[in-house]
Amino acid sequence: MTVDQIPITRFSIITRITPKALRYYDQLGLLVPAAKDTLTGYRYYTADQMERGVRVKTLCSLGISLEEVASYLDAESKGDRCALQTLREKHLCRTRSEIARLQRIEAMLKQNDKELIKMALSEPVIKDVPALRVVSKRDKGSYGETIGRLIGELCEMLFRPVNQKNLVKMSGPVMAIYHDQEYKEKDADIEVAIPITGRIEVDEGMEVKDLPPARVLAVVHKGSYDTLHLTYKEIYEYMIKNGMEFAGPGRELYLSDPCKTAPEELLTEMQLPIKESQTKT
Amino acid sequence: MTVDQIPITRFSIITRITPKALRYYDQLGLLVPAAKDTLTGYRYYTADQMERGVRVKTLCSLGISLEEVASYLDAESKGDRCALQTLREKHLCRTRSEIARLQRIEAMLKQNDKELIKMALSEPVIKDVPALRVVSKRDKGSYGETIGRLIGELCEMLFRPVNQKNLVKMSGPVMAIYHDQEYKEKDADIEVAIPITGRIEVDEGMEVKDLPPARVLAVVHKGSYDTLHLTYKEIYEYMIKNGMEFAGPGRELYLSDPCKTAPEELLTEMQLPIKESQTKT
DNA sequence: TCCAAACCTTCCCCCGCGTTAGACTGCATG
DNA sequence: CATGCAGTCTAACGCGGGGGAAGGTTTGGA
Repeated sequence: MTVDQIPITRFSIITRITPKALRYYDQLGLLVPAAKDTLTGYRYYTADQMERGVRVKTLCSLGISLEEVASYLDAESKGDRCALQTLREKHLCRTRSEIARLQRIEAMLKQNDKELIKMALSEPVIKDVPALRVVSKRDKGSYGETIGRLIGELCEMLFRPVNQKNLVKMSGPVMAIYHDQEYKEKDADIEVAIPITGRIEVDEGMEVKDLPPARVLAVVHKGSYDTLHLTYKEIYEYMIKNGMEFAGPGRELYLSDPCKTAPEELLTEMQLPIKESQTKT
Repeated sequence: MTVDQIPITRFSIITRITPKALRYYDQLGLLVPAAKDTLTGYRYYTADQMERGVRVKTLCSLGISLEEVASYLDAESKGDRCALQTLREKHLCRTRSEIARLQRIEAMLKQNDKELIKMALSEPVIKDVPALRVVSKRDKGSYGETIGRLIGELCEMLFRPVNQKNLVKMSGPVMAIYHDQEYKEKDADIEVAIPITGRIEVDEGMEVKDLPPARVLAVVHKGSYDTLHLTYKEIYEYMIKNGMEFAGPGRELYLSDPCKTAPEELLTEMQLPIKESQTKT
């Protein structure tokens, strides 16, 4: 065995990467064998490549995508400490949020063990919401991420010195308005609106406007945002049973602060516009 | 809108399941619309199906596979509490082990933040291991799971009254022998062997035999099993540099008890048989 | 009557390979 | 020298859980 002519199965044993994975990495350009017999197509690795091999394996087993592994190793070879730091932090962040998600699931499963999930909710009521002066921003993206981002952007703007000086204040809970005609998960068309008072200076992409008054069917959901769909079903069931009809995009009002409240105590009001013809109870 | 003629987009809004997913569930037979217009192919759902819809959504968002969701709902409709319990526990177990895995990753990422992973290991040494009388069981499967299972089976057998009475004792650490000629992850051919003394009665599939003596290149790895491949690279690198050659399946000796030892303190000895011709240092 | 919205099916795409299938090479043995 | 078999190759399809686009039909409202 020549030192620099390591065939694929041997290299697979050394690095503990399967031959199939090695071929795949070759194809991706992530770990290309030092030599490739042009006649037979046989791959030959060198002792030097073992280092890169184990690095790939290590990073992969941390759950980093191959694409990011490539850029990580790239940064490493360039000695770009800053990029390395960024990539590590990004992945640490992802890992943590995934842990948090799974822990929420674990909690639900344990609770579920005793009894099926129960969420307290008020009975649906019909009410007329008045016109509201709001500042809003509308964007497309995935549900949770987009709402969080838009809220962040709006709040940042509200608390700027220029707006604070003008006595701009939030006059109601943050709300999200869903503009899609169907339910989407990835590319949802979402508007986040915050009721305000005062003269405000806004950024591009934001808008100050009056939300029109509307007759809505409203219900308050208590519990994690992960269980909102349970209440959606209840409210629509109620709507159908009582022969009402949709009349526009639905809103969610976030009555609690998710940073300060335990998930199972979070309050969210859901408002679905219905046709005016419906009698008010 | 008839109560029992809910078209797909409306049903998607009610249940918060995308139309695409609803069609997919229809195809799978998981959530089949109550009516399907034979002419147009339009799907129509009923109010009754909203319940099943939200159950599917809830279970999915807990990370349960669609196949299991189907059997869960099946058991639910049959009132089979036992099966429900089993499925919930299975998923809780999976979720917990996934959390544990991610937490290990988190710990490594944090540690990695200060300095690259360091694992203490002894210098590779050549030694002659004597013949060993062992009880062993060989099976195929994925790496970690198979070893754990085989160890469990062997230990259970060792601690049976009949064997305890015969003064059967473990005379060395548990070891795993890798029989594959290449590195595999899923269908690896693994033998777990425990050195013993005493007259033993074994189950079918287990074997009492003498492992032949061998000259091996050995190294002790300190750290989590997740980082074993780093040391494998080191030992093979040493082997190649010193012109040695493989001569048989490698062994791992588990010197610490993973239940009692912190992952970063675990000791594992790796032994790779080399050709006898190699001089002993 | 016409147009837009709603709905359908079918096909390709994602990741990180595993899994055949079919063909070739290289080495040891009879 | 033929044979066998271990090692290697490429190419194509599959998984899960749908997303996205293309291209066609139907429906409902003005």
